[in-house]
Parts: sequence; C-alpha cells; structure tokens
Amino acid sequence: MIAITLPDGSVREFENELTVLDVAKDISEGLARNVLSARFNNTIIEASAVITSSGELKLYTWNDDEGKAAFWHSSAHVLAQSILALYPKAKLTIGPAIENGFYYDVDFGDVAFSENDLQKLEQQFLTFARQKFEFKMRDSSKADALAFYKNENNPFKVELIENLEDGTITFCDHSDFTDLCRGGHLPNTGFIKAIKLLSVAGAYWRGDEKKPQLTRIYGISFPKQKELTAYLELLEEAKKRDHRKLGKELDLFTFSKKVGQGLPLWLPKGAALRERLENFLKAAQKKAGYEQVISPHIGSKELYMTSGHYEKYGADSFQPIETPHEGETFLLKPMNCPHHCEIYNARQWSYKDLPKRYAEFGTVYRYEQSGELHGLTRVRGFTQDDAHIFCMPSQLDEEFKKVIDLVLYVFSSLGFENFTAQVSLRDPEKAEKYIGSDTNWELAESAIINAANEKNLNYVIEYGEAAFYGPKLDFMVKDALGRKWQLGTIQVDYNLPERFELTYKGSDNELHRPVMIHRAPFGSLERFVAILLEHTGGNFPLWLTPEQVIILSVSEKYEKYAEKVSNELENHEIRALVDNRNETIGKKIRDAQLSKFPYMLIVGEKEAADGTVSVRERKQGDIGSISIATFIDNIKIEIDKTVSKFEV
RNA sequence: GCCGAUGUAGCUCAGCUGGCUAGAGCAGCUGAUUUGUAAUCAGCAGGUCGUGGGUUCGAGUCCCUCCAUCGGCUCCA
Repeated sequence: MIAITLPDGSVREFENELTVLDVAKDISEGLARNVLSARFNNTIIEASAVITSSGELKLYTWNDDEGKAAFWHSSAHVLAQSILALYPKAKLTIGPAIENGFYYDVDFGDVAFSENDLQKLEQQFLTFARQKFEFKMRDSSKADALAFYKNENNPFKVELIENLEDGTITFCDHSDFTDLCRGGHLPNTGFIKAIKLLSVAGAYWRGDEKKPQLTRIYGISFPKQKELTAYLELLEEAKKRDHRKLGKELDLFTFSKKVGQGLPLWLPKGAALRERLENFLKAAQKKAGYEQVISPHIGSKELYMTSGHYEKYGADSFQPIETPHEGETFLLKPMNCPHHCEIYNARQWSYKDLPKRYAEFGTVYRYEQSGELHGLTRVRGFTQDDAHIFCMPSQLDEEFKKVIDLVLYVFSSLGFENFTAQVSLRDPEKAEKYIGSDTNWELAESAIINAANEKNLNYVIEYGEAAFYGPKLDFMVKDALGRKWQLGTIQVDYNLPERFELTYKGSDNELHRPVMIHRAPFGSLERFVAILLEHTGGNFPLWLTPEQVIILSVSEKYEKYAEKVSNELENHEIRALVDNRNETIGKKIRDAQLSKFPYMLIVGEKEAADGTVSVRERKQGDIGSISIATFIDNIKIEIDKTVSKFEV
C-alpha cells in the first residue's frame, strides 16, 4: 500500500507502485495533461518517475515556478540536441533554466557562431520537439560517465563529473541524445510548442575570466505559441521604457564621444529633476540629524593608501594625477568615505557628540571596464547621495535601523515596491579579497542581520557580494527588462575607523574607536533616475516631473491670455510652459501628450472671456473647464499628495 | 577587458548581389493659414554614409584597424 499525501493534506492510497502521472490522473485528467514536474519528499522528480513508497507529493504545472523550471530545463536539453545535430563538433557544457527561459553554454571550437545562425537552430529544435521524445533518467557510475565524455573528447563535462561523488551521477536521455543531468524534466519534448532563441553571448567557463570563453545561447520556450507571442510583445513594450531612449526623448541627459564614454551630461530638465530629488532627500536627512559636508573631487594618493582603496583598485582606476612637484600625486575621488573620515578627524570628539552623520552629494569617478558601461546605470562619473555615520558600537543597531527607515521612506515615496533586500556577505572561499579582522567582520555581519530582522525585512543572503571593507545591506530594483540593479545600500564598517585612527573620548576618559555606517538611499543619482524612468515610463510623479503644466493657446489671439495663466501658475510655484506656436490645437495636444506633460491647459476665446482654463489630463483626457484659481488649488493639493514627508 | 551584433541628416529608418548628382517621414527654417481636444498646406535647407587604411576602373555596399553603441560574460569600492 502506497499512501500519497497531497499539499492540501489529503491522502490517496494506491495498491501498487505507480508514476507521478498516474497520481495526477487519479485526481483529474485535466491535471494529468498539465503536470510538468513534481516534488516527492523534497526531491524534484520527473512526471514519469515511478513512486515506490509512501510520501508527500506536490505536482507542478506551468503556473508554478518549478513547473516552468522543468519546462525550460527540458528545453535546454532539446537545444543541446539541436546544436549537436547541426554542429557535431560542438562541445556541450551546462544548460540551466533561468528566471525567464534558459541557456546553454557551448564550445563551438573554431566556428564563429552568431545570431544569424539562431533561426536554423530554432527550426531544428521544433523538429525534434514535435517528435515527443520521452525524457528518461538513468544512473551511471562515475567511471562510466567519465569514460563516456572522455570518448566524446569533452573536457568540460569531465571536469564536472570529477567534482561529483560516485553514486550520485545521473544522465537524462531522450531520443538518441544524452546529457549529464540532475533531473527535473517534462514527460516528453512534445510539451514544448514554441521556442525563441533570443541572443548569443560570450560566457566564461565556470564564470572565470581566466578560463576559456564559451558561446552562450539564450532562449525561451512556451507550451503555446500565443504565450511566446505575448512574451515577445512584452519585451517590445519594455524597450519603450528604456531610460536611454526616454532620457533622449525627454531631454534629460546625453552623452558625448568627445567628453568621453560613461560620462553623462545632464541637460537643463534632467539637472532640475535631479536637483528636486536631492532637495527631497536633503529635507529628510535634515530631519534625521544629518549635516551636509563638501569635499573635493581629488585626494592625495596617501589618502587612498590609508583607506586601502589604492592597493585594491589603484591599478585598474583612472591613473594618478601628477603635479609639477616631483613625487606629488593625486587621484580622482572614487568614493567619499576617506574624505569624510578626515572631516571627522578634524577635531576631537566626546561620546556625548556621537553619532555624527556627514552627508554629501559626492561625485566620484571609477574606471569601469568599457564593456560594462550601460546608459546611466553604469557610468564612470556619478554622484552618490552619500553619508557616513560615526557612532559608538552601542549606537550601531539603532543607527542602522534608522537608516533602513530612511531608505524605505525614499523607496515608498517614489513607488519602488518590488525591491529585494539583499544581505551581501563575504565569499568564504576568497578571504584575500577582504581587509580587516574576522572579529570585526563578524560584528558587522551580525549588526546587519539583526537590524534587518528587527525591521522585518524580507531579505536574501548573497555570499561574495560584500564590499572589501565590510558587509552590506543592498536594496535591489529591476529595470524594464528585469535586470537587477543595486540602488540603496547600507554598510557597516569597523575597518576604515581603524585605518584612519578615528577616536572619541568615552565616559571612562579613555579613547575609543567609533563604528562607521556608509549609506546611500538612492545609490547614485544617475542610476536612480535611470530606474525611475524605466518604472514610470517617463510619467514622473507630479512633484518631480520637469514641467507640470503646458498652456496651449488655440490661436495667436489668445497668446497674451496664455502668458497670463502661465504667470499666475508660476506665482504659485507651479512649473508651467506656454505653447504659442503657430500650429493647430490638435497638433499642440499631440506634441504635449508625447512629451508626457501631466496637464494641458487649453485657452481660447471662451476661456479668455471667463478667466478659465480647459483642462486636459495626461491619462484621462479632456476633463472640462474651471477657473484658474480652482485649477491652482487642485494641482497644489495633488502635488502635495504625491510626496510624503519624512517622519522621524 | 572578452564573445557576438550594430553604426547612413537632429530623430526613426530605406539604399538588392559594389555602378549615374545617397532617399523618405518626423524635427528645423521660410511663407500661407488663425485654427477648440492626438499630426493644416506649400517651399527650402540639412549627410566628407562612425574613424583611418586597403581591394577595385569604380566602395554607403567587400577586407583590415580603431572608436562608439547594443545583448551577454567578467567586474562593480
């Protein structure tokens, strides 16, 4: 007797051993048709797997992430089969499912594989998929597995197997294709009805740039053609929200080859937008007890030798600036913390003075690799909304939690609800990447985790993502295409205070070492504006948007009235523009709509006579005529509603 | 930095396998029109086809160098 417990707690009993699909059929035929994969007692198994003992069973369909993973992982197998069919000499490496689709890393040898080759691969893929080959798992001894891939002359698979334990090695077969595989497949290839191979990229073997570079083929597949079409449309829509495109269309920023790559130029509208963001944060920081400081854009080499940045990044950074004095060298500021440490060091402190919170919109320069630059999200010169808090160890928890509040305030004010909190810790296997004692690292790590727990933050832990001087709590937000970017960051640092010999006099009349918190709620103004653009599609909240209102005169006769309305709005600090061009009103409306003005005020004969404006809202369209004064009252209320005040 | 792709007017793009003075729409300028809720009409002007070299009787088109951009990888203080 086999008793299967389902997720709802119900138990089904069967006389003989049976497959997962049999259990599904026992529940309903419809479910059986849709089962893609399953979990039995915490192990992912195939839908075709045979159950021989009692246990808990969860069935996965396309609606489950696990179901999609099985679908895409199986697709990777069919892709690999297709690659070998067309490129018999190619060497397979790994091919996992990812968040949206799957990829396979392949060594094509001397063959230059490009995106033009994807189409025939897709056709081969569909030819195989339609044949409904069943996926079958098979155990293998380590010796047999090694022999198989040595015979195939595939050093990559051999390396993978060498790192596996004998007795745990399995293969997955379908048709005449076989691949080293842990499991989790569809019943057969026929489930895959639609496939799109999206791109080709270089990827280093095992993610190590010193190892050979493979060709990575990205793809996505679906159970229905219609779903693929919808997905591709979604991608097209996302491209319209690309901040590089919107930034150009809305006249916010630009780049110039002559100025240099990765060095953004902020246009008047973009600069004004940025200034509003800065003022917004400054107001909150003032309430939270921060003091603004200012530091220069360069610092002596010695400063960065003290901080440790020179040793860590010196060779890969913008190179030192020489002066007419022999041996005198400066570096472009890659970060503000060393400067702020010296600001702290400018006088002596008592425990009664702490915490000190120094804030600066500090522009820094980092020589990012050319291939890494990306619009405003990855640049070589950018401005951090930086601050450093110097406090007693006993104040650390409280200060850290206050910073979390500030970051959450910034995010919620700007509508970033789908962020991931990430605790970024050391890579335990690469101790040489980090400075400072283990004791200090452990103190810092537990401070972050405690604060995150106390604030009930839902966080993930990522190893190897820490800064070289300390662990971080990072706030990650996705762009239009789903790529994750770090915006806000909070870091605990016991190391720089030691290197800079920071002290305060305690109540015991002894000198003590303060702890330092590095933090930036936006991360950088550049990246923040980029992600904000992609999230809003350029339709900024009213308080932030470059121009809140545009006044459209119906004809030349009403130009003066349009100017009068504009002046009244400006007297109430409402940002307004007048369109008095010699164009039809239809044309002016169209242009204003495309420029994403929140409000259009149309003024003609009737409005000029009554002292009214005809209001057209960005999304709702024509919403009728009201007096100028009423419009001003209404919009002021709305502006206030779109930005909340920071409460301490 | 590495792999792959792309680069034609301010913007979006056309230009077949190399062949007469490189095209269009939008934007711009000039003029007409004085307009009522998403494009009024006409005319004009605008490009050393990313850069430098090469092949050829002839290069936007083919080859190489470099630069920039895009998709990834690596990196991200």
